[in-house]
Amino acid sequence: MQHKPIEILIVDDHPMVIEGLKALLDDEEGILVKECFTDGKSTLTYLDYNVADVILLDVNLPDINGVDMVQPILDRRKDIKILVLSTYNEGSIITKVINNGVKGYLLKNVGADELTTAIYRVFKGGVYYAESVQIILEESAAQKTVQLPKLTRREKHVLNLIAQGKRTNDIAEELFISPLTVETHRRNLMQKLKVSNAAAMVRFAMENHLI
Amino acid sequence: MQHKPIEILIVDDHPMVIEGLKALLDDEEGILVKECFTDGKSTLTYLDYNVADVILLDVNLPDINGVDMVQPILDRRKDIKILVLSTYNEGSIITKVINNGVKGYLLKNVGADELTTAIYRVFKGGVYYAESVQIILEESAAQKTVQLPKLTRREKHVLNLIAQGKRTNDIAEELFISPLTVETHRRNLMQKLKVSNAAAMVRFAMENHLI
DNA sequence: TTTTTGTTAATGGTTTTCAGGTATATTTCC
DNA sequence: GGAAATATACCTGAAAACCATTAACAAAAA
Repeated sequence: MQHKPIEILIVDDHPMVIEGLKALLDDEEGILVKECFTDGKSTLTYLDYNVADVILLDVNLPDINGVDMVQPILDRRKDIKILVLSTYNEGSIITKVINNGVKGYLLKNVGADELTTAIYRVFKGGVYYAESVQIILEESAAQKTVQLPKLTRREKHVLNLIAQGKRTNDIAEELFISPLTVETHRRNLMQKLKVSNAAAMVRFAMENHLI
Repeated sequence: MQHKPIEILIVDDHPMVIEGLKALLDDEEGILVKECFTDGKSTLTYLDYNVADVILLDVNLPDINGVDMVQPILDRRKDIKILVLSTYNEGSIITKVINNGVKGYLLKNVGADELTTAIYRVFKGGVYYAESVQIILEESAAQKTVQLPKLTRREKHVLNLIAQGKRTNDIAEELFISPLTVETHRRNLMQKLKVSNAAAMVRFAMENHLI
């Protein structure tokens, strides 16, 4: 059976880039370039009255910064998938953008294959990051890790058990130590991680891949 | 300056595969194939007395299943990076293995470039998954999401605030509702997520990308 | 060898969470 | 319009978590 093509919007201040992207997508039967824009404002206005499946969004726009476009777009059409296109590999932008609902990040030297793959994937609910972007994400994650407070083996163990929802007494039994000792570990953990309860501790630990 | 080469072990029941991998890595100055094994037991024995940086581990071993090798390996040498090599794209194995400390997953049709890239990356503390593996991970993540208990907007909001370490009273103030109402939401959340305290709730929520 | 760190444990108190109910507006959907 | 889901609010008592402070002892590091 024949599916409706994926409708995409292209937003980029360079018409040349737009034409290039359109050319790359020309042969793809399943993808339709519905509309193109060269600035942020007209894109948002368009989305007030129209829908689309995927947006290819450049970060360097004349009026609005691409990063600041993400939320307004999602406010208008929350199901739209945003694929950010950038010339550079800027770690700061990448991390900022990804925590904000963007489904993928591509560099402009992308080929037809990668581009279509990315579009299909985000359309189906997945994500797609260019390989070089993945590396940056890992590095920034690694950077975070080094400046993290050092936990002892015992503390990590207790932290894990807490994150599993176990109570002080259960943990004490499991480790053959006094509940009071477990309390001490718990308290030291909270102090080291600068939080004031177990819930925040678990969150922090998971965000920083401590568990 | 000249770095010490990355020392790797190869574990695979087919000598042919081992030779193939060795050939692929032959030209890489920075990588040294230190030792090869065709079964699990001898690998573990070796690791009782020796170290290495990276292990290329096949999942189909004659004696021990590759999946069950992960923990014993990490118990002996916790800093060793495990790269799983598999012939197939088995989603069940992939998800099992990755939550267990494995740093990467490659298919056996891997080329020299991808192989060396993967080794360097995991050695430096990163991760590397073959592209096809990424897709599987996303799909299984998507599957999980659908069968998740449905939370109302308000419940999600409260859940987020709890995960930020806020107390019932703080949340009540922030949302301009009674603390008792917050308690109710908290209770409903715990019931829906089938957990018995806030720590476990935060963990569950984060694991399932609810927050 | 002295100092620091990790693990253990205690006292004694305050605050918060948890679990059992009950109940009533307000949306949302059929 | 009416039923179901959602958001709101309350009560009570037990359990658990949280706070501050102190300290013994062993192992590791300086």
